[in-house]
Order: sequence, then structure tokens, then C-alpha cells
Amino acid sequence: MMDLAPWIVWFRRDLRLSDNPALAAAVRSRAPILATFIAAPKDDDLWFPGDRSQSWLRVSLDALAKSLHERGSRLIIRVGAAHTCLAKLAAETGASTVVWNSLCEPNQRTEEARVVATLGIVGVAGCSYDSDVLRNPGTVLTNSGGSYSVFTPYYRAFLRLPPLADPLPAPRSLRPLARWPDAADGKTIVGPCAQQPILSDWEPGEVGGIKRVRRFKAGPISNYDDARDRPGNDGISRLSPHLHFGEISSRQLWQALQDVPASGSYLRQLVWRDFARHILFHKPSLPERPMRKPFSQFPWQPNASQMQAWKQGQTGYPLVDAGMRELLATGFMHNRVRMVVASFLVKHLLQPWQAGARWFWEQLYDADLANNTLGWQWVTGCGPDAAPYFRIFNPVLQGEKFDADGAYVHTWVPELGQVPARWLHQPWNAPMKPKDYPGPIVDHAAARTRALAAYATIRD
DNA sequence: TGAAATGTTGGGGCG
DNA sequence: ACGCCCCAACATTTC
Repeated sequence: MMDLAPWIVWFRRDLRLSDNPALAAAVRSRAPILATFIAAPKDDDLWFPGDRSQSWLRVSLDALAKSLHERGSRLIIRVGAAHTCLAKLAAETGASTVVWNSLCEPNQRTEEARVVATLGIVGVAGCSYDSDVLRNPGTVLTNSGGSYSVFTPYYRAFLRLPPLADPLPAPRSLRPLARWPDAADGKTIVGPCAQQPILSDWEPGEVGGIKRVRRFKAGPISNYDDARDRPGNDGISRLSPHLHFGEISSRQLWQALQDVPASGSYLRQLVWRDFARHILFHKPSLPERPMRKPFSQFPWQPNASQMQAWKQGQTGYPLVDAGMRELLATGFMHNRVRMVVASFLVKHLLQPWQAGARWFWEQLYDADLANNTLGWQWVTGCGPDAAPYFRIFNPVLQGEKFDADGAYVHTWVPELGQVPARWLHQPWNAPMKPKDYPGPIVDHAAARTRALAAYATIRD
């Protein structure tokens, strides 16, 4: 028993100790455990995480290292390609086995395949587990065995399946290695640009995630269905970055909210998260290419200055600008507003959805390839189960409907402080035009007509 | 997880 | 009392 060869637990975006199947398997083996995180070099990965995401990661790794330390263990951070680093670590420590939890993104799956191949060559066992989704792609299938491409039938099939297993508890202690290998630390892996501090209302890491769940469960969830659409109220969970990095698992969240009254519409959102992963799993080209063929012929009108106005929150539409400024300032944006700003970029400004997806990717703490891709394709109308292209948000009406008291716009667009409530979402019609605030970058009615005409060119 | 245009209805003002 | 018009309110269709 004493001379069992170590197991390596390869942490990726499952930065938690509880409900972590790979870690639990290693604990069950009774072998000494080497926990490692491997930071990939940037190389030419099209979807290398942005600075915001990397900043979060750095803090989250510190948190993970701390919890491992509290259990008598360590986090060994290495920089390089996963397959080489893991093979090297195994050689240094005499490890017999590497375990990890799978991810759905194309580049992650490629990486996993390389790891499997390399470990095979060096004679180390490799074993992967599932914990990123509630139900794996391939387990939610139509009666004829196909995969769903529309959400509602997917959701119904999802609910018909047997209940989910209970989450796994966190191990109390972890058997240490006799001698620890060298390691980099969290700061060195993410590069200087990701050193910006995380705003104080966020706490990356498992503990922070659990606190967030508790707060959500104690308050907003009871009114979620209604409150989630009003960006001026704090009626949302703000769990997305924690979920992205796996600081809590979606299964833990699902189980924690199972018996909470009125949690249904939130749980449905969790299934959307699964659905996005399921779609990406079956169609790995989706981050770059529209799912609906005709959209590759869409007459986009790329324009750097319009992109710039959108990114900086200078479009002259208060709700759009508030959202874009919230993103720039905080690395987060309320989901209702994400839909509005995305629709505005794609439809009012005719900028390609990929450009918007890229900006979100760079700026969001919760940037997640599956969710981001599905969201943008959905808004554009080119994705699976897509909103029809002609469904064009009117940013004025959306503002008046969901930010009626102007709380959100006032927070992010201070120039509009003196505009009477009646005109807040259409300040160009106000008796006194606000100073220092741009006029509308496009006329809504004209832009709508133009968007519909552009759409007509690709219709059959 | 729209909005605008168009159609229909019904109550009230008014000649 | 009656018909006519107006238009708000709601429903339907269209993009």
C-alpha cells in the first residue's frame, strides 16, 4: 500500500474539489495525488482566452492551490503543451495514472486526444471523466438516435431521462507525494496583461462560487423569472464565470436548486448551457461558421469606426451604450442587455456576428466558447433553434420595457443624468439635448429596413 | 427570450 | 333613439 505509484489529477476547467469525478477517482485509488494545472502557451490558438478570462483564472488557481494546501497537498503548475508536460511529470514522479474531466471544445478535445496518445506511448494509464455538463452529448438523443438541434425537444428529452446522480463530496485530505516536483506559480503562467485586479464584487474560486450560490438561493431565485430581465435590479445569479471555470459544477447547482420553489426557469437556463455544449460537440466549426448555410453569403458591411463606437458604448442608444460600458468596465454584462447589444451590432450596424463574438470573448470574465457561439448565432438567426432574422430588437422599446426607471442606464451613462425619464431611452427627442452624448449612430427605422433588405438577399 | 403594420371590435361623443 | 365617426384596446399578420 505504501509504495503505490502516484496518480496525476490534471485540472483544467474543473477548478474545484467537490463533485470532481477525476479527483474522486484518484482519492479512491489511495495513491499519492499530484494535482496539476497546465497552462498552454498562446501559440496560434484562435480561441486562446482573453485577458479578463486569464485574470480570473490566475486568482482561481490561487484559490485552488490554497484548498489543496489545506488538505495537505499542492497544485503543481506547468507551462507548455499538456501532453508533453503530463508525460514529463509522470516520468519525474513515477506516476502510473493520469485522470481528468473532459471538455467539449474542439481544441480541448484535440488536446485530450494528444494526451491519450502520448501517455499510451510512455506506458502511463490515462482516464477521463465527465463533469462539465449535466448530461453528456450523446446521451440526449431523439427516438431515432439523432442529436437534437432545437432546444425545446432537447429539453423535453432531457427531462425524461433518469434523475441526475448526487454530487460527490470534496475529499477531506489528499495523500501527498513523498517529494514534490518543481512548479511555476499562478502569476507566471498568464502573462503580464492578465495581472489586472478582479473587481471586488467577484471572488473567483470554489469558495466564492459556493457563496454566490447561497446568496442566489436565499434571494433572487424566488423572483428570477421576472427579475432576470431587468438589468437595473440585481436579480441574476452571476454564476457564469464560476460555472465556466468549473468552480462549481452544473450538477451541484442543479441539485442545490431542485427543490427550491420557482427555480424552474433558472434550471432551464442550465440546460441551455448543456445544449450549447452539445451543439458545439456535434458541430465543432460553429465558432467560426454560421450553422445555416445561406448566412455565409450575408452582405455584412464591416466598418471599423462603427465597431469602435459599439465597443466603447458611443452608439447614441442608451441601453446599448450602458451594456457596452458595463462590459468594458467590469468584464460582465447582464444577459438581457447582451441580447440587445448583439442584435444592434448585427442588425442595426450590419457588422458580422463573429466580430461581436470576438469582442465578448476578449472582454468577458465568463467567456465560454459554447455559450458565446450559440448566443451570437442565435441572435443573428444563423444558428440552431435561432431567433428569426427579422426579429429585431428596438433598443428604445427594450430600454423602456426593461429599464423603465432608468437605473441601469443611469449607472453606466452618467451624461444622461439630467434627461427626463420620459426621454431617457431616446434622448435625441428630449426638449434639451444632453451634452457630451452622441446622437444615434443610425436611425432605428432606417436601420431596420436596411437589415430586412440585407436578409432578403439570402432568402430562398 | 420582437416589432411594426394591419385588422377588428366596442364604447362614447356627437350631430 | 340612432347612426356615424373616432380611436383606444386588443388580435392577427407580416417582416
